[in-house]
Amino acid sequence: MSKKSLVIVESPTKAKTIKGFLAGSFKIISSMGHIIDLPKNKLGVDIERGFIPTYKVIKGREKIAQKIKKEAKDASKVFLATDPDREGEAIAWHIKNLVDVKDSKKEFLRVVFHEITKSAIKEAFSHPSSLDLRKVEAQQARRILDRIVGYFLSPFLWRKVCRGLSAGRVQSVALKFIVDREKEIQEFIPQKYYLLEAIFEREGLRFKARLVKEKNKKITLEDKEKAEEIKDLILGKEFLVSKVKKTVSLRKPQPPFITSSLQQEGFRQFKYSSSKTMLIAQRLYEGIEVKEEGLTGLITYMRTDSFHVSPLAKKQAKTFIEENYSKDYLAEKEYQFKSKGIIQAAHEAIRPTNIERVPEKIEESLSKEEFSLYSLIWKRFLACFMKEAQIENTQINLNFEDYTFLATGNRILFDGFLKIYPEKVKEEPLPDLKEGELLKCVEVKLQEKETQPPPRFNDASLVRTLEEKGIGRPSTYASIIYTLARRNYVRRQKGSFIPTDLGIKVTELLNEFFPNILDEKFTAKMEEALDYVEKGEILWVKVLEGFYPQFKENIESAEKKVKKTVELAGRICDKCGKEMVIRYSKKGKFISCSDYPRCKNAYPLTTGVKCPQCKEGELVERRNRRGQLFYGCSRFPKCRYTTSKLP
DNA sequence: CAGTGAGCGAGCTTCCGCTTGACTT
Repeated sequence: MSKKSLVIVESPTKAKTIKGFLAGSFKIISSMGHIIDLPKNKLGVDIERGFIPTYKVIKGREKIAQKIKKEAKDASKVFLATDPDREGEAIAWHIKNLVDVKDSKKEFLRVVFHEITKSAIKEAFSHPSSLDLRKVEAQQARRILDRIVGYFLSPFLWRKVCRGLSAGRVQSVALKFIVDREKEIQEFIPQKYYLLEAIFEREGLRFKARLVKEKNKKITLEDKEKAEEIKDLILGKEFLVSKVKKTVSLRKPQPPFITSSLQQEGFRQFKYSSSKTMLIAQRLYEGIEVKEEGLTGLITYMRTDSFHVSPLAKKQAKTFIEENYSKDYLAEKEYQFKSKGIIQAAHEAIRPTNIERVPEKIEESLSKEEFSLYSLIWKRFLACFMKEAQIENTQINLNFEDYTFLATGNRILFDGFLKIYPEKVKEEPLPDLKEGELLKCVEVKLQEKETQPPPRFNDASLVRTLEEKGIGRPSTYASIIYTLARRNYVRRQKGSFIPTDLGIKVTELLNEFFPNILDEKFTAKMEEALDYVEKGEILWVKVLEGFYPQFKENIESAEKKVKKTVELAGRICDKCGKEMVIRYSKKGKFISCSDYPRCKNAYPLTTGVKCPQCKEGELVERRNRRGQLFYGCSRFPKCRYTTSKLP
């Protein structure tokens, strides 16, 4: 009786695909990610004895664990085909430990592939290797460090601020970005300046030039009187065309989508939140009922940080361009796209599984949102193999006395990839002028402007920043945002994140006592150390030994120095006569009697603005079911006045 | 776009990173 071979992968979709590629008797099971982890209800790390972890089957994963055990019993070979990254290696190792019952005959083989194509998988299975224990150890160090940081800092916050709060290597830094930005915005002092534009006409074409120089020196107009003076001076005067400069620039298409860029473009183009984009992408990946094709996976895996594309897909894209857009649109050679952050390259880039599946052809089978996102992915991918766009930039200098005005124009000479990918290029035509010509200024526009503070973070810019700094992973970007909102650290206003009082308080506290963890470089340094572990240059425990003593000291000193956060409310309790204080709850600040729990008197924190309707109560910050902020009268339900903006 | 909604602290909460579930109204 021939014994079967067992193959373990992470995702069920992958299992399905691989099945078609493997001949013979292979049983394929998907683990659905990690099945073993540290226990949830306690630290699970014996720090004193050298950071020894306690591993457990994750709650809710017992069935899968049992299934794997059972199937492995009857198998002589177990192929560990989890993802080719640190986490995948750890999953494989956990599974091996789970089924390894002193059965010396059972063979555990590690197979690694970076794309799910027939050739790649055949190749991987014909050259299996063994587990890379250094990778596993690097993952273990990462996991334990995150556990220690999270499970020490969170309880610290419970004791000092409010129960139920959380902190961690990733979320606390993300929150700090948002809090720091808010401070910058508050401290920003807008500067008034004036924009002076001269308008010219030539052969029916009107164009504008803005004042840039005075006596050949850069100038910004801050003085209104001077601006008016120049305005009056130049109107109707003859200007000299002193310089005409034309350059042609080539614009390259952007790399194919990875998780972070997909989330950014999803937000930019359709205003989808990170989680919404991921939800739609997941549906496209798992498969859609397509007419005449049945259940079809339309895109490759959507949680990835790699620009890698399988050779076959490349070839098909190139052929598609030649056949549908002519050879002129095909890039002469392949672009090399460089990754920005710390990458693990376990998967391909996000692309359509078959470029022949043109969005419009399958539109009927898709919802509106699925169609939008699929079209975007399809176009972005195809654009990667198309020629650069050629754009002619024109700069014209026009002089009158001491003043130099600059007109800029753009013209698309060849659209290239812009033919399909929606990237904005403003085309502004300028007339054909020659140096030495004279032109009359027919109109002058003077605009008062203000310098703008930096913008608040939104889904797109936060994910971009996290990725650039190597903080968080493709599978977690969306959940980081969700956590910050769920803890009431930030709220969303028209897509932008604003920190709450609670979020600011927590960040200030952590930043004072744990500056290294709140430092955006902390993760980068950790990753560097993990690299050394993977190369075998240091032991995994050293990473933790290098971190923990200082951390422990910080915790102890913070514990002593920080009292439970209370501020005086500046008012006396009308029930017991003691001082009232401002406390934090998960919902935000409120006024409480300092003698709690003996006196339970409490009031909402008012804004100090009288209710315009009843003139007795004051307005109070409230939130509706969706968590959006509004103001209501403190005498509710007697007075039902509400408003979304403070009068 | 209009309209939104309480009683907060204590009840044992929390990390990051993999991956998809489905106790029915």
